[in-house]
Amino acid sequence: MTTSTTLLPANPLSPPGRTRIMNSLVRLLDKKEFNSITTAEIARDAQVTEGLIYKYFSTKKDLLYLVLMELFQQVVNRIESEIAAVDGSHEKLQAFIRTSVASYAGSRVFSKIILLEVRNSQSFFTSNAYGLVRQYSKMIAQILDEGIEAREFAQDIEIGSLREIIFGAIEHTCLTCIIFDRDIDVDRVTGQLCKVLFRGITDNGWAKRKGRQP
Amino acid sequence: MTTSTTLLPANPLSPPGRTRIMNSLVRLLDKKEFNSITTAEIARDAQVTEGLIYKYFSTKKDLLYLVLMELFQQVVNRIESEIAAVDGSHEKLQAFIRTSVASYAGSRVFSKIILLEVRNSQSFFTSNAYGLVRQYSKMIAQILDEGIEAREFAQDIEIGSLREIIFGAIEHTCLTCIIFDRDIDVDRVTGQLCKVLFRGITDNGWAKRKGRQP
DNA sequence: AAAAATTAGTAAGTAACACTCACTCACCAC
DNA sequence: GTGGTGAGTGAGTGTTACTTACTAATTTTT
Repeated sequence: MTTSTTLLPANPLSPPGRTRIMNSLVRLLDKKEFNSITTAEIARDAQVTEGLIYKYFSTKKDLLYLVLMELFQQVVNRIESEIAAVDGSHEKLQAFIRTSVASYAGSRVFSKIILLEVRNSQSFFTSNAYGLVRQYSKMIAQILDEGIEAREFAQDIEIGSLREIIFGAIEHTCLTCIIFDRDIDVDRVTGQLCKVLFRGITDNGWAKRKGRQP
Repeated sequence: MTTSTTLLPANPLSPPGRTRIMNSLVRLLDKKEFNSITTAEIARDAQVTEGLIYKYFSTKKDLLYLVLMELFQQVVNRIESEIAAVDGSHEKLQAFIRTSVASYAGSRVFSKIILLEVRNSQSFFTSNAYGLVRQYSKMIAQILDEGIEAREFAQDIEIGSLREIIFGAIEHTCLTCIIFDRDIDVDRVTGQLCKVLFRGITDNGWAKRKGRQP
């Protein structure tokens, strides 16, 4: 279906057992839900004992958060460079959306973790991994800020609300594909989303008749 | 913060022990995450033995799904009557959004279950509870269909994509409030969302200069 | 009205789970 | 060779979701 499971980037500072544990969780997450993966299963796959998992990770969840961080860091880096490469707020917003959608499309495991597995725990929001979410969130806030400043975007829209709308639209679209194991068509999704966001859904003829949109 | 925990609607056909079990889960969900609630805890709160839980519910998750169904049914009924009460596709869509947001705002437990606790399990999507999600989903599909048919909404937007965008925007906005225990301002959220959806975010002056919007 | 079946609920389990702890072994410095 | 350190082991432990065999009361059947 989607791309074959990408392993985590190699890290020579991490002991071999630790690396194998993290990669095993990635492999297993591709097949099943986090809660139904047991520590025994991870240990078996990584060819270590269960005890070693707890040498490197304080809890099973902590292991999950650290895996997420590795994957998320790549995503954040990629988005940062993509939005730096274009000019104009509309273009930057489109680049942000396209790269986000492409990241979800490119890593099923990343998508599953961030969209499905971490939100229901309060502990996530105090973990280091959540720092990356805030970084990600700030990028779009800045795009919107500048767009309103430059009069590209309407003045009467709250940045906070808009950010939630955009994230929600991106995430929910990708989530549906992840859950039902459908491929994500990056161009189509990005196109539809930008169309709605930039122009709204009201038909132009109707708007003129009703005088709703000058 | 939000409204005090609403219990499930009384059901005289349900044995007292069964009713107490479901209400206990609702009470406990208001305070903590589903995964950290134990069956022993539920039984203690409901003043029954653990065994009785498994007389009425096949698994702990199954209990959760049945609680969700009771709450969701009320939501679906409410939305159905609200959108029937107005005319015009813009108005119906606005009513749909407002009532959805109000439902999330009105029941923290309902919001937590549907936005955080059930999505990560494949079993949810084969449960009866998911039938209500499909019913909910069909309501908006119909509004969009009719709106495009009536030329109130633009012709070049895919209903499937648009539905994901709208759901995502509603859910993500409410999710953030639920997670950070903030109140949901139904009017403000609805207003912002409809503004963006109906008109888009592009500033009118800029659109004219660029000729992007006739 | 006795017998049979159904319903509401109990009590004592069990396998599997996340997690702990005391330990070994190999390597390196001095 | 002694002491220290980091990688890894393996046999625990308390809890957890879930099971099973049972009772006691009410309702249904005959």
